[in-house]
Amino acid sequence: MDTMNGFKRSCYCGEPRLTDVGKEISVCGWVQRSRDLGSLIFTDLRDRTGIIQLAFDDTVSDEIFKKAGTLRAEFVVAAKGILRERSSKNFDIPTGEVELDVKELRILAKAETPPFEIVENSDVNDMLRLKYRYLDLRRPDMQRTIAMRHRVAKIARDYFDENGFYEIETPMLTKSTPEGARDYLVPSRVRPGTFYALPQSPQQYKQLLMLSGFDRYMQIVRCFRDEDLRADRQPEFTQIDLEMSFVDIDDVISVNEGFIKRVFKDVLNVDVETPFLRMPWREAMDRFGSDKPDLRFGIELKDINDIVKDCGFKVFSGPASSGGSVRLICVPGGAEKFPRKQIDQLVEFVKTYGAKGLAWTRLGENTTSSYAKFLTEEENAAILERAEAKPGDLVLIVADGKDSVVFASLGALRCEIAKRLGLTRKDDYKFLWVTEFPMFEFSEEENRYVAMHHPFTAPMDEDKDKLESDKASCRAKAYDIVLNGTELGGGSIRINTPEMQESMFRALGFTDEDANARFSHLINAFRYGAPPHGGMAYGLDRLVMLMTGADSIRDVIAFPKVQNASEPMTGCPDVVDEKQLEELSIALVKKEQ
RNA sequence: GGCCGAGUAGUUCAGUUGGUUAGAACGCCAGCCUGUCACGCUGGAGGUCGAGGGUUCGAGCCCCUUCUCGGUCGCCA
Repeated sequence: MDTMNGFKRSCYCGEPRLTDVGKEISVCGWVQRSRDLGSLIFTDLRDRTGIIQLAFDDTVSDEIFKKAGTLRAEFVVAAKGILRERSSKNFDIPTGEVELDVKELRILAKAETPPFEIVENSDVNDMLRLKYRYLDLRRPDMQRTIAMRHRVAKIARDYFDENGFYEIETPMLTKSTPEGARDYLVPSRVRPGTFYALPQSPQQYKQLLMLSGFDRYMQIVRCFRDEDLRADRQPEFTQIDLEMSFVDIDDVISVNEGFIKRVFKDVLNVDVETPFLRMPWREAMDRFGSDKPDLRFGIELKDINDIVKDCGFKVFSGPASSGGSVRLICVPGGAEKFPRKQIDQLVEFVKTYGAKGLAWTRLGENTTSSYAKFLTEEENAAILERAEAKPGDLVLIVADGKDSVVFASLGALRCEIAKRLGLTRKDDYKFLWVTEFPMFEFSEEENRYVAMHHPFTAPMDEDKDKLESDKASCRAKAYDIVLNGTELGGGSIRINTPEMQESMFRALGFTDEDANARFSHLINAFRYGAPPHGGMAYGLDRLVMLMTGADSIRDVIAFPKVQNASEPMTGCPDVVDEKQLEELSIALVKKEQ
């Protein structure tokens, strides 16, 4: 095996061009493929920039030619030679007009045949890819994605630096807090029986940094939540986190619109129009059934409670007259595109969101309907008018005793239909700020109001007296940035007085003892002069996912976890030695079957 | 925890109503080949059909159990 001894790389494989012909060039990389034509061998050498063709013909020494014949896929090779013009060119790759006439060849490492080919757009099973992630990451598309992720992070640092933000690190070993997601816990050896929590976000630390006078903070920071995984959710993920002092909502929004504009321009060369549309939460729910609406298409929800509340069809009149709701969406041209069989699929689809069924009307020469026969002519006409339905359209109705079920099912249904109709182009970027979130939502499980955002979010100025008296209608100075139906990030203006913060904890049903035990550091700090402040956090992984068009968040994370939160490559989480547990004063409890 | 889907060669897949020795492509190995670039040609190796059990004269295929992965609902301040 050869070594680097004295060998200096002069350029990357993807760089040489026709204008470099005649120069002596040294490259290093992995063998992509070797084509042995007998007394002529071509070897494609790959690094992170691309591929260059090494040529071995009758002008090279017997020794080099023989060595070239032993090259196999993924061997690590260094080659020096003179760049020359190809006699037959390949215009499919940037270096396709040139090749390296090799004068020196070093085999730096051999490689076993990899379990899958290192090629672009591989359709290999995810589990296998992740088990051999270091090979998977060699693929050009993965290399591009990870490079783009670096670019996004770099631009975030540059942009916020230019706008006066300091990057400041906050602890990874921190305190478990109630509310919110399940924490990852880390046992303390020094204080047996106590635990750190890995941060779900640096929320409290960044607020304290504002109180300390740093004025503007940002951090690209790992966060942890011990909840089940999804295609866009990992247990450890990265936030672009920021906080600003002496600001209100508009200030935070405008600096962030500047960031999005910059990152899309610099990375994708896409011009994003600012300011973005803003929409109160209530409107987003009413029109789209979602607090993260996809605005690439219409198909908005319409409320028909008033039409059906006294009708003879109990499926509609029941929910409409007892606190639930009946709403519809109208799919233009949907009557033809959704035959009966597909509608049956849509019925099953909404059932996964808790809907009991899906009523429908297909308008056309032979109008068919699943519910029209139970209603009067006037009621049917009123529904179609509300839907603004035309011949050829498909009207879909969900009725339920719970508003949340109607919103969830129709909100998801409009997205599913848009997907099936091809209305969701990945390079069509529709940004939106959702504002005026409710402060609280009622938790059935805990039978109390919980913070919708987090307990440090300030109420809207006009609602601040409702904090304890009228929780249901109290709105927050919170805002989410939404792109194409995905929540890219969110933030709020924070509470900055001890009185307001204590009031908030009371509103959440904390006793003073609870609040003090958990948050005394924050409440105490607020006694010493906290500036008005607010901020934002983006999911970096989701941002990169949308910018690269990846279907899974795993594709934009170098070493992701799979659905059961394990990592196939290292096999973690794993059991540990009895001795390690002893040191931590931890005993395992055997679960009963 | 619930629901849906998937698991056959190294990889991606096909496999008819349950019926002979389970196939293809790519990859791999060997030989030939002077302009290839998805090189070509010839030959070859390679299988616990995820696992266990059952039905049957006979199971990749049917039934039960189970494991793994993916998607999703719940969950995710």
